[in-house]
Amino acid sequence: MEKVFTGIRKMISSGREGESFDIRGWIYRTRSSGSIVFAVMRDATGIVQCTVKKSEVSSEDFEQAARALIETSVECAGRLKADARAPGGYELIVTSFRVVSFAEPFPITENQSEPFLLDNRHLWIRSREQTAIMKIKETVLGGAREWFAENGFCEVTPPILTTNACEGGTTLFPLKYFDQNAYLSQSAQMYLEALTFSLEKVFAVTPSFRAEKSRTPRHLTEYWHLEGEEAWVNNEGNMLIQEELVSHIIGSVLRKRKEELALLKRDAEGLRTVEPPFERITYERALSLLSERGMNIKWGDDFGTEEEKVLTLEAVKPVFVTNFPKEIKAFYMKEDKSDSRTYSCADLIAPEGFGEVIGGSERETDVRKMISRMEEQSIPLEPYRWYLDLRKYGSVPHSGFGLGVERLVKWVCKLDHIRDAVPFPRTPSRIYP
RNA sequence: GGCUCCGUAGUCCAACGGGCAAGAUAUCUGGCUGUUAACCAGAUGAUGACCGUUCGAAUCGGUCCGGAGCCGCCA
Repeated sequence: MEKVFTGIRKMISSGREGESFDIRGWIYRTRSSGSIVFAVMRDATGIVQCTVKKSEVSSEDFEQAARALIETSVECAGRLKADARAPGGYELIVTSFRVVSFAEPFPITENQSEPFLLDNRHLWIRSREQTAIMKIKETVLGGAREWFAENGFCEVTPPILTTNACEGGTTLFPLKYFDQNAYLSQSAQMYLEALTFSLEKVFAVTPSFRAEKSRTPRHLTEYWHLEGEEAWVNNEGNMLIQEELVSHIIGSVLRKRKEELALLKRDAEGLRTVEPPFERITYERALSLLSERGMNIKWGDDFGTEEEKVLTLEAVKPVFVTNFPKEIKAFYMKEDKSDSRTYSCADLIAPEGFGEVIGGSERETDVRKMISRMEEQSIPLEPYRWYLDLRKYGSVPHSGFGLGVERLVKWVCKLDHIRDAVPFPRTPSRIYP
């Protein structure tokens, strides 16, 4: 008969003292003392101390347990026993200890530098912290998909290989596409716009690439982009969607990932207040708030890290900043009806200094306005011919936004650096492992 | 793109107004029947590369390579 293995968490929460269990996993910590070996075992669900006594197992099993280093993979059997001395309150008194594969000395030990850990990222991701972050990220993505599904959005699959040199061609990764020049996508927005003309409300989760040499705690060269696009929705409706979506995601994490948040020492109190509506302030109002606080910033300047930090100093929820001056935003945005110096757009800034998480706007529908802006900024029309076409065949008001998944995870987990929000971070100086 | 800093055992670090490269941890050996990232004793193991200054360079200077932090750009 096939052996049935029990997950460690399930075994412990069963509380069935005296019962025999088979578990399998990896050695997380090990200590030995002559004729007793304590091997703390880890699997995908939890950890438990396995106590291997010389008197309880065969001499061969004992010798293997004594020899096994951290990260050795093991299948073992034993009786569950409550013991205050064991971490977690329970231990397994081992009756059989079978090594699946011995581990060489594990390079990751107590005192480690960031560069070394990043060089060994393929091993570092086994840590409990990294595992907790990945579980939370899974819930962020799952929560988003759940909300989109409940609200009539259709998930679509835009291309990653493109020829559009979006705004600022210098930030794209170029590649050879047979005999043509192509790029890795920086945003699926334009393709999503094309899809709204049939599906009306769409979203996509795709990798996005930025070839900027940005060395900051909130930039990756490859990141996951969650983008939504909605027909018949103006900028205000766009913000309603964003605040509901973000609140739903946070709610899912608070509901399903209490243990992981606790393991990361993330105080969840601030997250609990995240419910619609989020505060909305115009760029102009933000300018005067900043100058009241002694910051020297004038119309047409974009907000930097420091400005975003100051703007959300007292906020507990994310804040929308609307109506940015046209000169600092993209050509495809729609001019604001009440303030023609600005676009109908909004950036969502996370509190506690975590910075911009979403950029969104209502899109321009007037093809002539769009073309004249492109000419002013010397953006070539030819690559965008198909995009301009969208305005010629029954254009409708529409809006959309892009959310940086890792930026959201960074805020939710209160991480120091965005690279921990992704298992294998790509930054200007790292593409290995 | 701009500014700043750092490369010493597998790893984390000390020594740097030039003179025997110290410690911690990991690993190995021995000891220990209840450890809590166990403890005790011993062992193995290192100055990023090249050039220069000097009687003598981890230490001073130059070039290169690698990495980190801050700002800009953004999600």
